[in-house]
Amino acid sequence: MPPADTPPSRATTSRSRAQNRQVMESEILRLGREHLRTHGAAGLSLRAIARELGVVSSAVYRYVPSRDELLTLLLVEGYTDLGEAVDAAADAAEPADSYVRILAVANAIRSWAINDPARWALLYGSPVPGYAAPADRTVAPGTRVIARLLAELADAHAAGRTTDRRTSLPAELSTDLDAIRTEFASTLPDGVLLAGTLLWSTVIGATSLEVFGQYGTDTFAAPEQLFGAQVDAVLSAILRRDRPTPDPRVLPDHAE
Amino acid sequence: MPPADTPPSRATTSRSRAQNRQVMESEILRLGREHLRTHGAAGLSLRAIARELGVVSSAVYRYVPSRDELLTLLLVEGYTDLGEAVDAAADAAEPADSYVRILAVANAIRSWAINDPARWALLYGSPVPGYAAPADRTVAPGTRVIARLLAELADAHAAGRTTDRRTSLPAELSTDLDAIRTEFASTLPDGVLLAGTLLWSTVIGATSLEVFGQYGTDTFAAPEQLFGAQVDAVLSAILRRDRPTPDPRVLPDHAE
DNA sequence: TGTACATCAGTGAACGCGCGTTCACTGATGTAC
DNA sequence: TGTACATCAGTGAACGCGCGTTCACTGATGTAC
Repeated sequence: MPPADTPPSRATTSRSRAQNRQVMESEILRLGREHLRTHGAAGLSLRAIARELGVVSSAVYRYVPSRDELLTLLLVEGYTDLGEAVDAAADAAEPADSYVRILAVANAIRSWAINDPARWALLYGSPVPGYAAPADRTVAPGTRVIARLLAELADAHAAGRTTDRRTSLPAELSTDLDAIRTEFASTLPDGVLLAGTLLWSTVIGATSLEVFGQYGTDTFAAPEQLFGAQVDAVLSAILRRDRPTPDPRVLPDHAE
Repeated sequence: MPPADTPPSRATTSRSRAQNRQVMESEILRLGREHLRTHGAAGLSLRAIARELGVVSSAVYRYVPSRDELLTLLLVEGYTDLGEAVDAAADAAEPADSYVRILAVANAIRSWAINDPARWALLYGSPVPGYAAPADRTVAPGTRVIARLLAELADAHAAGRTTDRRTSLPAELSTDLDAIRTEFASTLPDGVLLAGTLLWSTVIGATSLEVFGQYGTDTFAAPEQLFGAQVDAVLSAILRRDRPTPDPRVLPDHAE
């Protein structure tokens, strides 16, 4: 009912409440992230957050309707952050070189995960028992990274960089790939699309193995090189490298 | 102090206690597995197990010294079960065909994970906050599967089946691969060993993506085909298929 | 500019539930002689 | 074969802690006139 042109004189005081709200909400998210790090998603607790916020436990309900809702907010925020990191890395890479761009995407994913293992666990680790993410709010941000990856592959394909050996896949698999094409508005042929999913599996797997501690604490001195070499191995099977890049077999960390 | 030759007449009664112990211990593990499925590792609770066991909560302490210890038991049991499933699948496959054998290993891993997502999460998902697996008891069973994979690759290499294009890797990575060679008593050259780690990442990644629900509920009609095709794509880059197998590009599920 | 009212933030108590772990204990099972 | 003792399984109470969520409330901030 109140029109948008509220007098600016009042805006100062009026912002006080709205501003406080913003501060509180972002503080809750920040503490939520911190809590995730120390106690995991299953241990995320509104009471604990209230405590650290210096406020009585019921007060947080003014800002967040329930624990599960907070989990959803953190999930969406996580996907968005990761998506932004990936986009930034890709955008910063040499536009004409799909190979380098995709490597940059992969490295950005790994870097993000290593900087924030708890959130990586939330996004790509074991599901939280008893919590079901609301599809209508998490699917879009959750598919952003793979969407970007497929977009980069599409660019490469359009530029004639893909080695499109026509493999004939079983009909069932072809149909499933159609579902992906529809979901991501892609026109990539089976072979390239399959390679895209392979790349995706590899990146997720290699990252999770490292971040979740499967490599032991001192097995690898330079895990980013192992990661790079694995991604490179997959990439070199699908992308032709036209321009002569001097020994790009294993590239240093490109993320951020 | 009592000699091993205890009279068999007493053995019957003597077994009563020992037998009961065995029953209780395996019941606790069984309920633990069930609990894992419904509440996740973070929610594993001795009290809940006692309840389902029809016994007072302190009674389980006669069998299991602590919650963390139970977690360790479940972890070791899980690794062992998976290892046995993988070994069985590999042993059952055509001995002369490394390609098929390794595919069987990969499929066995996926099948095991799909049959028991909660345990897969325990083994390869997010680490349990506040719990540190005791290395001296978990490392050996935990490396059993990758060890078998490397052994199969070694067989393939010995049979001259590997396409060993000599790639020169950066020195640091080479050193890290040496650490793997030492740990698994392997003599595989850099290229093949790197391919082995790539295969490992891919299998773990593809399995986790599927089992942890990242594919959505109805995206894929035949996820085992996608999995098979991905593994096949990695494999075909390292293994030569000597004998003419009719279109083995994508093989049906070989596990169990 | 000033007053009356509505909105909102935060309080404190409560409900009803969960957990791991310890401890002194009873009564049954197993063992040594 | 029978008795005395040791071992063990399970009890029940307790300690001290955690959690999500609701509710009636006070007092401050913001709004309409």
